[in-house]
Amino acid sequence: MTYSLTTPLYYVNAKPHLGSVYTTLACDALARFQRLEGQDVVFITGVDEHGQKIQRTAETQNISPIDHCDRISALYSDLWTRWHISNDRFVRTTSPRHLPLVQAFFQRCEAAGHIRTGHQEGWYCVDCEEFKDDPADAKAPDCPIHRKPLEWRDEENLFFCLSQFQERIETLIADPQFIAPASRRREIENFVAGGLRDFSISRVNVSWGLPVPGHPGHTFYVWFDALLGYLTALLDDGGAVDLDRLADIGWPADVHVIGKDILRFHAVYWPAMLMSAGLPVPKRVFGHGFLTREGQKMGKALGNVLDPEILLERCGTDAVRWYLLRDIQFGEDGDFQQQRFMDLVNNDLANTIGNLLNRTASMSRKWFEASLPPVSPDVRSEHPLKQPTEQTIERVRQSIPALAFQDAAEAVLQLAIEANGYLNEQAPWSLMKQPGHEEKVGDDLYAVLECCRVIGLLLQPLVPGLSSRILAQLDQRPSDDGWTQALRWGQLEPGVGLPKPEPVMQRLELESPL
RNA sequence: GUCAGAGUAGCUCAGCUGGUUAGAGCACAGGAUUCAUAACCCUGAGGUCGAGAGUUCAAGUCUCUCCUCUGACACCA
Repeated sequence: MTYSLTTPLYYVNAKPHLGSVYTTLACDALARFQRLEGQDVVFITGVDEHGQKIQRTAETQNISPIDHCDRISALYSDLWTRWHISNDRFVRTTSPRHLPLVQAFFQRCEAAGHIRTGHQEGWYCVDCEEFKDDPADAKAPDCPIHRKPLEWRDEENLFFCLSQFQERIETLIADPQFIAPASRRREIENFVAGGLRDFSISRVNVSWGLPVPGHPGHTFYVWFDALLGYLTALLDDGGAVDLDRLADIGWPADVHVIGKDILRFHAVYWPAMLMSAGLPVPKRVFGHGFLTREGQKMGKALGNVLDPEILLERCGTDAVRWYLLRDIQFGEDGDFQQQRFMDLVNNDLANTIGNLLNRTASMSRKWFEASLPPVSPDVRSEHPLKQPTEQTIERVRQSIPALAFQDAAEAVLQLAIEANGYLNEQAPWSLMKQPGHEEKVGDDLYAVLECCRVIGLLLQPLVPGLSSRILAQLDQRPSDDGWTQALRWGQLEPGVGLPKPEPVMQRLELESPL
C-alpha cells in the first residue's frame, strides 16, 4: 500500500524558519512510522518559487529570480539533509516538469467549464499577493499586515469558478475525517457557509510565473501553481508527467500536513480544483498550530526568531524533535521555552530513558560476564513488565497515525518510568549481595532490557538518532521491515555480549539563550 | 462589529454525557537508595477551577451576564 504525505511547499521568500522545521519534523516522524508499519511511503516536501513577491525580492538583491530561488531552495534542501529528514521527494515549482503538469491541469479545468475571465480592480498588496478591501477612493492606503503601501490594480484575470463547488465542498468538509484537528473544522465550515466565490488564478503583469496556455500575457497565480506541486512531486518517479498516472502512484495523498494559516487553501480551494480536473481529493488535511517563543510571537521586529541552524548546531536533532513532538499537542499552538526544553530533554531522554538503559546494562555486564543474563525460560514469554510493554506498543501504534505524537511520546516515557520503578522495587543490587538470587536478578534485568529494546524501537520514528544509539547499546540495529516482529516481547538473546555502556543522550547544558 | 474557542496549582496542560478529600508533567521541599549520566524511587507543599448570578439534592463540568485572551470573517505556503 502506498502512503503519501506532504509538507507545505515552502515559499522561498526568505530562509527557512523554525515553523517549517516543525512541520517537516512532524511529517518525518509520521513517514518513518508508516514505513516501519510496512507502508510504501512517498513523503513529499519542496518549495514554492513563483510570484511577484519573489520577483521583487530578487530585484532588491540585484539578482535574477531564478538565482534567488536556487539560493533559497538549496538552503531548504541542505537543511533537510542536516536534520536527517527522510523525504522521498523535493519538488521545486520552477522545475521543468512542473510547467506541463500545471498547463495540463488547467486545460482540464477549462474544458470542464470552470474557468472564466473576469475583471478585478482594487488596492493590492504584493507581499500578501491579494486584493484588499480598502475603498477605491482611499488615498495611499497601507497593508495592515506588511505596513507597506498598497498598489492600485485594474486588470483582466482568469477566474476559477469556485462558486460552482459550493455543495460538493460542503459535503466534503462535513466528513469529520477530512479536516483535522476538529477544532479547525468549524472555522472552515463557517467560511464555506458564507458562500464560495470565484477566485482569480492568473495575473497579467507578473512575469515570474508560469504562462497560462491560450492566454498570452497571463501567468498563473502562485497558489494555483503551488498546490499542483504536490502532483508534480508524485509524478517525479522517473515516469511521464501524465495526470492519468496519478492513481497508480499514491494519489490521493493520505494527508497534507500544513500550518493552520493555510488550511483554507488546502481544505477548500484545492479540493475544488481537483474535482474540476476530475481527480480525487486528499484524504485528510491536518492544520497544526504555531510556535511562539517564551510567550511571544517570533518575528524580525522583536528580534526573537529561533534560528533552526543554531538549534541544530547547539542541541542536535533528537533534542529538538523530542521537545517539539513530546511537549506540544500537535494541532494546538505551542510555546518554545528554553528552560522547559532543557528540563524535558534532560529528564525524559537523559535521565529517565538513557539512565534506565545505562544502569541496567551496567548491572548486567557487572554480574553476568559483560553479557545479557541467562534467563529462566518463561521470562521470554511472561514477566510483570510484559503487559505494560505491550500496552505501550499499542498506544504508540494508535497515536502516531493520528498525528498524536505527544501521546506516543508520553506512552514511551511512561514505560521507562515503570521500568525504573520496577528496578527500584526489586533492588537487584541488594539481592546480588545475598547468595541464591542470581536467577531472579537475571530475569529482572533481562526484562528491563527488553523494555529498553522496545523503547528504542518505538522511539525510531520520533527520535531516530537516539533510537539507534539505544539499540546499539543492546547490540541491536534499527528495524527496517521487521518492526512488527521485533516488537514482540522476548527477542533479546540471553547470554549475548553487551557493549560497554556509553550515555545514549547527552544532557543539554545551554548557558546562554539560543 | 459578527461568529468560534479558551480562561483550572509558579509554568504547560488533563478533567467524557454534572456526583466521594480537583489530576499529571516540569519547577520547589523533604526522605530513601547506591546499579546508574549528582541519575533512579517515594512523600510533601501548592489551586475560593476568570468574576458575578442562577438551575439542581449535587457544578470546574449546565444556563445567563460581565471581564480578559486567541482565532476565523472571502483569496496572508
